[in-house]
Amino acid sequence: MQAEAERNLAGISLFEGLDETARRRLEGRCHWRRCGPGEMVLERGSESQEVLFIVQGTVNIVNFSVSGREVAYATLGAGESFGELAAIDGQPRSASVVAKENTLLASLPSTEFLNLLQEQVGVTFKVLQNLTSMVRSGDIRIMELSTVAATQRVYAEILRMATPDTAVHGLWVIHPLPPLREIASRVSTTRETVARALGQFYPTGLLRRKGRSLYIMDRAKFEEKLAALKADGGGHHHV
Amino acid sequence: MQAEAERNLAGISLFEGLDETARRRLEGRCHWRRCGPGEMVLERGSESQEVLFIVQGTVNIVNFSVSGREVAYATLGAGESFGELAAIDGQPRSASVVAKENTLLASLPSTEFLNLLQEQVGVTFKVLQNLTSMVRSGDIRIMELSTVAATQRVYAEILRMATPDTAVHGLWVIHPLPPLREIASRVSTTRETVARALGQFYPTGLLRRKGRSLYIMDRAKFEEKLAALKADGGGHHHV
DNA sequence: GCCTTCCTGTGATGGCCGTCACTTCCCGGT
DNA sequence: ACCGGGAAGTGACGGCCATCACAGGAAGGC
Repeated sequence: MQAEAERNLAGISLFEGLDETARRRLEGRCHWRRCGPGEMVLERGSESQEVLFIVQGTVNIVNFSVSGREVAYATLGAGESFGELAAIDGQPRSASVVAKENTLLASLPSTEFLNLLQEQVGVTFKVLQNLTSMVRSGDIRIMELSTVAATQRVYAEILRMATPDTAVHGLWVIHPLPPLREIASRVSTTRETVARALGQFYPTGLLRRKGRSLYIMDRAKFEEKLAALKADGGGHHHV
Repeated sequence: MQAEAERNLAGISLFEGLDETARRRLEGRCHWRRCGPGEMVLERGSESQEVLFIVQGTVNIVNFSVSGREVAYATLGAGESFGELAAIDGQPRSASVVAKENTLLASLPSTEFLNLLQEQVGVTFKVLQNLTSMVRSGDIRIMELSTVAATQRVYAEILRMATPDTAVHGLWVIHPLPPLREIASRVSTTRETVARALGQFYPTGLLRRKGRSLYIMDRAKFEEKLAALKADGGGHHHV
């Protein structure tokens, strides 16, 4: 049995506006579930409709093609929720969810979730905002897939993943750097293409790898170089 | 000046559950606007936040890449709404909207829209469902772009556009068939690729074109053939 | 320590399809 | 009927990148 202290929804951002008693009540309605790394939490196409909350840990929202290729939609961490789609429209799950680490989940039956929406406008509004941001990021991704070449998508993702170093100006870091296969699945390409894209930059010194860290030595120069590359590659001359 | 009779929101699906008086009140808060074919209703990146309702006509939700390539997200007709994203999160418009035909629009300021959401749970729930279905179709599109080759995407789109003939079993029709460029922009490829994809099927007699109509003579056989094609193309042997 | 397993880098190959370039077709206007 | 503009079909060409293959590296278990 888990320690009772862990089983609370205080950290879930959807419930930020709720008072103590309402939250306690919800905690009572949840089922609790622990998942190990690599374990599948939810499977695309299944008929369940609960909404899930990540109390602790991280999960990946993904999908697999018939040929086994993996497409990643998002990575969610503690405090975030998923599974609202099925609860709202009653359709089968649109994607699969896989735990990345040891993860503690709370799951709320869809009926309870829908009741909550009726009673708590604040929660409803948060849900609206979450859905909105999903639509927006999906649209951006579609745009990228439609108009940006694979190699460039890799660079774009690298920039999205990086966080600025607190000390050195212009230095950005990705840590820990996930396996290249994971980056590949986020921008819909292959591990090899990601490796080649990064490899192309190591000689310039603008990109440097040390263990599980990737350093962008000077973000401004890096982006500059990217623009130059794009200009070369984009121009299609016919002799 | 427009005939007053046209200026009503009775046909807007978002407002189906509203009583007469509430609807009338909204009609008073709306601005009305008429757009001709090809006219831009909303531009990506602009800061406006009204929500728009299509009283009459059709619009395309699209985006343009720097190189001028057009990516279509959806086509909306009378009774449907758009522009909720900006109203909900206050961010700039995520896409542009272009009128396809002569179109009559009602636009409601975001503050009025947000008030409405507070007061009318029914409307809120409809919005939730709309957003949900946007997320779902976006996810499907991402999956298709990531794992399905351009030619196959064309066939998939053809099947989605077709409606069954009432008389002949197995006969499906697309009418009116839009310009191939438009189909291309929906599946993120080029006019030429669409033409070639269709052209490949004309000799077999399974696909037939007459003026602005495209006939799928036998949908079952057509899908069968598709599966066969896919199997051939997908297998990559290295001898 | 050693062995297993996963991750990484890189070469070779070939197919898909985006781009250009033209011709032909269709349709609406006058 | 004529003309003009957009749409459709089709050939040629070549770049990008997915796929296969294999070698070296890092990490963890016992």
